Amino acid sequence: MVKKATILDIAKVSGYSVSTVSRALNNKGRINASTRIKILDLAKKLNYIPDSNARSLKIRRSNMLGLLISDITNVFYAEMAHYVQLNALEAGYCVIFVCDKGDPQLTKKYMDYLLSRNVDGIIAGSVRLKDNNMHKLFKNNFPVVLLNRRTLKDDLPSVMVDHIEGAYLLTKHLLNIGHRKIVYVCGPENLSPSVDRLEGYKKALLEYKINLNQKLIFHIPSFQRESGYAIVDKIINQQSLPDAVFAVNDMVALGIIDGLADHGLSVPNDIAVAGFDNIVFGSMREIKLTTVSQRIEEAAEEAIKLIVELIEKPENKKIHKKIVLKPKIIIRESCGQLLKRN
Amino acid sequence: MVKKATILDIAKVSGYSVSTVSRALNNKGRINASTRIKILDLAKKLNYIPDSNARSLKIRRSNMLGLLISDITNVFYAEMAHYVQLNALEAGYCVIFVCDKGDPQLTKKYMDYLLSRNVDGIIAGSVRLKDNNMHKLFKNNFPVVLLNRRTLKDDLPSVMVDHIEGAYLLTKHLLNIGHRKIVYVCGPENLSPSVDRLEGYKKALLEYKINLNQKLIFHIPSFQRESGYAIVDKIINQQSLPDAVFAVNDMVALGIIDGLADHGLSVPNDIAVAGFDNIVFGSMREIKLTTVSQRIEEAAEEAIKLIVELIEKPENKKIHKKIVLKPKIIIRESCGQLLKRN
DNA sequence: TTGTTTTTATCAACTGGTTAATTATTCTAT
DNA sequence: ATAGAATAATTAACCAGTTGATAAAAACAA
Repeated sequence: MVKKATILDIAKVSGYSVSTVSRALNNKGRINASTRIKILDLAKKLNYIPDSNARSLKIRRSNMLGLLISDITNVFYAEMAHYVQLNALEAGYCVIFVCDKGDPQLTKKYMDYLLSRNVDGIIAGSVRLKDNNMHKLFKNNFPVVLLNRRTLKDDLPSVMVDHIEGAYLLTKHLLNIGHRKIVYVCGPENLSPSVDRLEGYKKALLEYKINLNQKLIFHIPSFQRESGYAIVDKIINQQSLPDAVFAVNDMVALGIIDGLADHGLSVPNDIAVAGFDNIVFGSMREIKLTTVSQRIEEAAEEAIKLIVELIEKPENKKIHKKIVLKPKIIIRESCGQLLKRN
Repeated sequence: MVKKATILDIAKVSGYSVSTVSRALNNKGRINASTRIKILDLAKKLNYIPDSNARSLKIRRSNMLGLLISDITNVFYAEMAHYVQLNALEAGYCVIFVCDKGDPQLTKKYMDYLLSRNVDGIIAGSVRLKDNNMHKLFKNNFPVVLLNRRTLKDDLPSVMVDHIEGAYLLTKHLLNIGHRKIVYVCGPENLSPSVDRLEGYKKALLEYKINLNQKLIFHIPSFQRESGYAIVDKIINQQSLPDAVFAVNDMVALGIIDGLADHGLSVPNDIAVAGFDNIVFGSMREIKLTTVSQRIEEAAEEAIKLIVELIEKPENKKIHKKIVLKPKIIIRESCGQLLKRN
């Protein structure tokens, strides 16, 4: 860095006015090619680094995005943050991420925080179904893109995998290979992934003409491993063991596998377990978790594209394009093989 | 958001001058308590959100920090980012993270990027031993704190666990419970964790009067799971199997466990495996990895404290306080128990 | 040479705050 | 009542850029 020069410095040294220097640097407006080159050279020589604060103040754009997620230590969100950040950088934006831990008060607090930081848009990966924070923003022409989760009134720009379809495909897979008594472990019910995946589960059962048994649906308070671990007691405390457990996500599935092991039950021999998200640890040999890929890399890319469009093309401010990605089920060994059980 | 009010708006509505409003909001300088309350109320009513660009421009401080890490999808760094972000927020700073993937060119690029974004300081968690980017910055009075890694010339403010001590304690534990032929899987040699942990390993062997066998030291090109998985072939391709493998970090250890399983070797019965970092997945029942905690939560807290001090107390600009945390070894089951083997 | 057009550069206002210097007001003490 | 001190509020400059309006310069035509 040594020492940063300002436009004023360049103006003084070169003899041109500040505005001419600005025009030269941005190559905007009428500028003589030769003076432009002179100024550009000088800028490099003096180590000119534009002051993004001043620039942002004037042009009313910070080139910063906010990323609202619930928990970066959850691998899935870490990956999300990673790809969001990467694509943002590519597009000339930097991202500030905040984790609200699913706490509505924190959501509000961090949302205001992001706004006070003058972000140009917010990518929200942690909305609740009844959340209307983002709606308020969007109504006021503030660029918002939902990533991976939706709200009840489904009228915001969003990018996500088809959760219903993913859960449907996965449940169908479980049914296909012979499982019948399938538990669904449902996450917090105020979050769309929980209910959408439940819907996919139901859809598959219906198709197989299996009556929905409410006793096979278990509820847990978070998407975390601990919740999965804790629910195992209740799952196995029935007349007969279920054939399979479809956990709302991979972290929970891992917790369940742990819990089952503590009860001397092995996966998939005693019971099958599947998850959702395709986090990297699911591929471990000791786990080999069957799951559904959210294709978060593509999702992040689309989300950035979308929000940049909202920011940079005000004429599109009101569109609420919905991008739905096809889920992909990843079959590993945690659910056993065809006819193994029956 | 509805609509943001500016200080000018508040001034107009309240009848006070802009500067009075500013004073009231910041509670700085002489302000009548009652007018202050009036203004604060009005500010809330009008939905005043300070414009950080304008503020930063004026006070020459962005209240933004850069966090340079190698890979956020590595759980350890995700946790680091999380706690850094949390503590930063607490201290009034927001953080922009960038991942350089260990590529020096990217490091430079992102460093410049952070500077052009006017960050007030950089927390560097991805320096290489011979890196001198950060030294250049620090010499120019730019606040820099190294986190978790050091450079060769050890003269920058830094916060990290005592890697040597951690590896020493862990290796001693392995020796204590009877392992003798202990492999060390060393990460990239241009990174301090690799060499420091090697040193701790050596120190413990020396104490136990065991000759250092270079053939037991294996080198891998990254800290990632894949590298651990790939090196297993070579590790087990010797006259006799080693008693234990001490992997440079947990991710690599997980890869090694996978690799061993692929060769029909079970942990810890056939071979013990230990790691370093104490990532959350190490605690899984299927893994139960013995490891060393880096106490990243505390480290992040200290790092923020330190950099904030550098930023806010210019008189301390030249100190290079080094904070060294005591490592804590986490004994689980991946290394077996006392005398199991001998 | 003078007038017109086109190109190039400058002026000055503006972005939304902060703050030193200054002025206005209130309070005390004589 | 009034000077002097203490407190409260205002003025105006400043941060580092951008940009519309305008002036200066160059190019061209009659």
